[in-house]
Amino acid sequence: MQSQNISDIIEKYLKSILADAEHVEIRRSEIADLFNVVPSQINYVIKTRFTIQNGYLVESKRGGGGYIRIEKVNLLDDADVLDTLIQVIGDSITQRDAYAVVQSLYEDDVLNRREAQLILVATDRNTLGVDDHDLENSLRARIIIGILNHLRYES
Amino acid sequence: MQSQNISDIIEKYLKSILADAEHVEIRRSEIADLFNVVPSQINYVIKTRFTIQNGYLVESKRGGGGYIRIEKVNLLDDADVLDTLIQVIGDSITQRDAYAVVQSLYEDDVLNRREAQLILVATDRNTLGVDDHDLENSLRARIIIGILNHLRYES
DNA sequence: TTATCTTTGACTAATATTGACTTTCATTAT
DNA sequence: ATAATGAAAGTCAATATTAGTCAAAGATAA
Repeated sequence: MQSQNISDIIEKYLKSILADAEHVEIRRSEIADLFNVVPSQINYVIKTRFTIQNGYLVESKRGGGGYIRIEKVNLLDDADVLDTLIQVIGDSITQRDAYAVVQSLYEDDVLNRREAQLILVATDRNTLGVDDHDLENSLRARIIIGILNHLRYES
Repeated sequence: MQSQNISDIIEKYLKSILADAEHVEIRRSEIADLFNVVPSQINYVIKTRFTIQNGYLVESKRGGGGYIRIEKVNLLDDADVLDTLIQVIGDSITQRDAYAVVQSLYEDDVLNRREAQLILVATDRNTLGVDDHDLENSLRARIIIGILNHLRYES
């Protein structure tokens, strides 16, 4: 029933490969052909679903023998990951990116499911309910950063 | 069995599906077509009949392959206690009163220490960082109410 | 009558898809 | 070496495809 759009399907395909392997290396046009989409759609999928907030590193090369390589990274190997995340968030973050950040923290066992849900609810667009978009995104950033700082202090 | 307006019929239709399934996932325009109403009527039905107070969670996505998903959730025993708190909070709450609310939830074992801390951080004056006091208090109210509503059911 | 609930549709917002154009890189030709 | 060529990937804006909001108009109930 779900995943009726091709971007989701391509996302799942790539993630299914990453479930068994350290990284995935593709030729953009091949994947585009495989799913019958235009090549730039692969960029769209990567840009919206394989961000650093999601815990993925992407590198690529153009020209003959070019490729796109996606790697799943463990954000929390480093002691100062929280700092890194705080930097990435900056003073503004969209709901989508916030979801990715919280999801990553959950996957890396920094937060349990309940805590992750609480944070998502607290920073949800509808919860905050402000019409000014910039304000909404900056509030969300402050809340998440506040919590990250608290987690660091705690541990 | 009185007044069978279309909203009631759509409500029954969706609930009949939910009687056999964990959730329903619809395409708004399809349901609208099926019952010969404008699409926004589906929003009206959902907003008036599938609220969290009634034990329904709604999530949706726009764009290609978009959907509306309605899930029936299990309301917990604490639900009415939380309802009362929600009523009391209304649309504005000071940091001091918020502290009292969270404290009592902690004492009643609705929240553990860590969760309570998270909520206090998220609603702290300095975290929110808005000059306008009324805005600050109403944001705090929305965040806490959002969380209380979330605590009313189990995922 | 008056208040509340329902229906409608114009407008808005979010997300996805597409394609024209650009940039980068390796290889081949001069 | 250097230039020309072709084979990749990248960018961006236009368009398409959904769902959301809101307020006015209409219907129903108190």
